[in-house]
Amino acid sequence: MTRAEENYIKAIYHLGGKESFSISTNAISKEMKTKPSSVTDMAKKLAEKGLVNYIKYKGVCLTKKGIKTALTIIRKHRLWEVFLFKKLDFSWDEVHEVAEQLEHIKSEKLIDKIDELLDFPKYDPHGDPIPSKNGHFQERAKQLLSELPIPSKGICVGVKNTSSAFLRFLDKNQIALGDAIEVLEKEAFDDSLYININGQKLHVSNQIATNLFIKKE
Amino acid sequence: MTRAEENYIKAIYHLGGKESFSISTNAISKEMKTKPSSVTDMAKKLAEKGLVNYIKYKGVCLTKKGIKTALTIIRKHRLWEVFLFKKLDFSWDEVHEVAEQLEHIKSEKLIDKIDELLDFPKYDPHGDPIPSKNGHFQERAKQLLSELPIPSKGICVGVKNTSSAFLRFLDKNQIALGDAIEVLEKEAFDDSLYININGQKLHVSNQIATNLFIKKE
DNA sequence: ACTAATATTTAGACAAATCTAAATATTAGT
DNA sequence: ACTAATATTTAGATTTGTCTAAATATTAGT
Repeated sequence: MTRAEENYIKAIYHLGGKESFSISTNAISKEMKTKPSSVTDMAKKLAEKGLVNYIKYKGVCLTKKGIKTALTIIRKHRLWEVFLFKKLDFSWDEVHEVAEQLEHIKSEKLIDKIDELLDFPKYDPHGDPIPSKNGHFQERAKQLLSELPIPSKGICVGVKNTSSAFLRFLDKNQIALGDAIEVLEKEAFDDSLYININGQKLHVSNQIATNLFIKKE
Repeated sequence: MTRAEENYIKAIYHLGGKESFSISTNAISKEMKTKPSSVTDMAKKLAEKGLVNYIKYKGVCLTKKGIKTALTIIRKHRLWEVFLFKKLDFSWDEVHEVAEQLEHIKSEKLIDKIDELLDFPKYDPHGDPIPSKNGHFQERAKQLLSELPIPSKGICVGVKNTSSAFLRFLDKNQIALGDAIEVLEKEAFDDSLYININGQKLHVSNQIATNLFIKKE
């Protein structure tokens, strides 16, 4: 598989194109930052290889083989992220860009050894689950901070938004995955929240609260 | 720089194309396993980018900028080899292939952190020197086993031939870099050598002896 | 159900990196 | 110094992944 093919497969997966749900040419072109006509070409190519089902004007979805391929790439991406974060002291807003390159390295042994070196992590630095060698993973039970009942307690387990700006905001406020969090009160006017995190009181906007995943206690 | 460009630069460097010595189109095509006409095209392209000097029918040599580029790639290649060997238990005949891919990853921070993780190694698993961040390295004083006086003593410090067949032969006979070696006698008929390595007596062919680098004591 | 807006595909082009075959230059042997 | 052998370059083609512009299909609003 070429790098371009792998990137398309990943994009289709992230857009929800597992099973029979169809993803539009337009949606893929937006995700991939290419033109719709380029997507059409690639759709034909991937269909010929048995990685997607493609019906003219109806979009594409991944085949079983395509899903397996996507999970292999995602597994590599997330394991490399953990490696960069845990072993090389990259911050969680720096790992994605480099992992985008590393995920295309072709060596099964390499990624399995990295997995072992990291002691078989289940989640990446953003809280996303890492598929196992044979493509299994389970999404953690989690809710957005904004959707928690008031009052309630939980643990930070993930971020929805992985932009540098957001991740650095969390760093600055010493909010990290694994931290215990307590929702105290909601401000009716703007849906901002008064929370308690690591014993520290904070007032966070709704925009923050809709991008932080919490596992309820 | 594209991957193809990087590979050509590396090939020219390995063929000795530093400074004003010119490397022929043919030699490069052999090294790169491409046709001479492809090399001509690339030579023009690299010349335009200021990485090589190219004179029609006279071959190419690297410019200062080209040498710096080559050393950066070689640094990455060799550091990744050490990483695979030391941290992931790859054997020394497996590291090259994967490092060929990893050397093209674009992230200065990544390679500097790998360097640090490995505690700034000076040599790769085959005994070749690793250029520093600013392109400095020193070749170790070494001789081929076949060229040592008889008798003499030394330390294994490198291999000339890095083929799997040769490296596995060394593994099988428990010969590793760092081992003390003693040359006892040369067989006049076929230039094979009687040696003592790790207290173990061995009889090695001239073909072996011309591919093992020794640092004389 | 018809038309307008939107989405998708087709057709033809381009850049990168390669190739083959033909043309041209260099080199080596006498 | 001439010719034969070898090396190199040029010209034109191919593949991959992209693009633009035009053609066509689908969808949504009335």
